[in-house]
Amino acid sequence: MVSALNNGLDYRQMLRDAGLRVTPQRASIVTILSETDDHPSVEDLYEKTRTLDDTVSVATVYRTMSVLENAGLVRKLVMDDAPARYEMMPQTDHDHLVDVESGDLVEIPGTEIAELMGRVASELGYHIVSHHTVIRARKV
Amino acid sequence: MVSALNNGLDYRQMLRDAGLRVTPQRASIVTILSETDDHPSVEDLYEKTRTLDDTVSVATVYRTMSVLENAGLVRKLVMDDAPARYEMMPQTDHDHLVDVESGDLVEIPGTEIAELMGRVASELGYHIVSHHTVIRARKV
DNA sequence: TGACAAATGCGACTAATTCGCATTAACAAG
DNA sequence: CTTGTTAATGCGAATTAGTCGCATTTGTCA
Repeated sequence: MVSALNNGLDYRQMLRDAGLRVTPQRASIVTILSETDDHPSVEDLYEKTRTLDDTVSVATVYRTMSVLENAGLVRKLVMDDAPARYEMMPQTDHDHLVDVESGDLVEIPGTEIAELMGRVASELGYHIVSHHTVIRARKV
Repeated sequence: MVSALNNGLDYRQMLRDAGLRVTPQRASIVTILSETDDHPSVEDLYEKTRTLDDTVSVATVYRTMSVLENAGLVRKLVMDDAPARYEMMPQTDHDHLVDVESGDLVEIPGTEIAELMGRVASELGYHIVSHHTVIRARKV
């Protein structure tokens, strides 16, 4: 899922390009987040990152996610009734659906939804900064 | 904005129809929520309701919102970084947009977004239980 | 009217996230 | 390299939205 080129060095470069200081903690956190296929919470990230670098603290994971979100490198998924989850900003845009039975988070491929929102928002004289969509659904 | 018929008695009936006990607290809370044009948080509701009935507690406002949401009478709007807000379940469906400058919550009329989501979800073998969309946007 | 389940107020509690502060370390300039 | 500046870190305390336990009250329905 992750290209062989996306190793630690690339993430370091990615941080630098965004004008962020490259600390070992940030590099570890980003590495873990990039290697993960699901959408981890801060707690998930914290635990996995500790296996790689036991100097990171939860506070730093929170701060790093916040910083990366502002830099547009990471997307935060706000859940209805559970801690937020994160993903690397996807190249292929998509939305998310929560399976109410299992709690699974399913990706909805395609950009239709975002496009429609953009269109509709511009009709009201706005342009979208970000959108937070939670679709709760059940298998048919 | 609120029809003259929607007085306290109607709300009492609405609760009864939903199979819920009609307590004075619930009647007061629903009255306040119905008379409000904006989208109040629990804190807002609590304060306004106290002016009408000083026996209500915050806990009851939380519990009432939860009960009414499950009954499909109220819609909860989950915010990114602020307490949840509520509205009476609208007869004319719409989504919401938060002006990131002012914090204002703007209603987006129309059902296009919900329809698209339903279509897209069914392609994945799901049917939507509920969806909350909050678009964060900036005036052009 | 009485019985019983459900709802309430209160305050204690939980869980997610943020913050203050002293310390450390990244980076740019020399 | 060294160094000065400034941002980032760890820690634990603080904050905040929301929930819970429990004793008491109160709708509802027979």
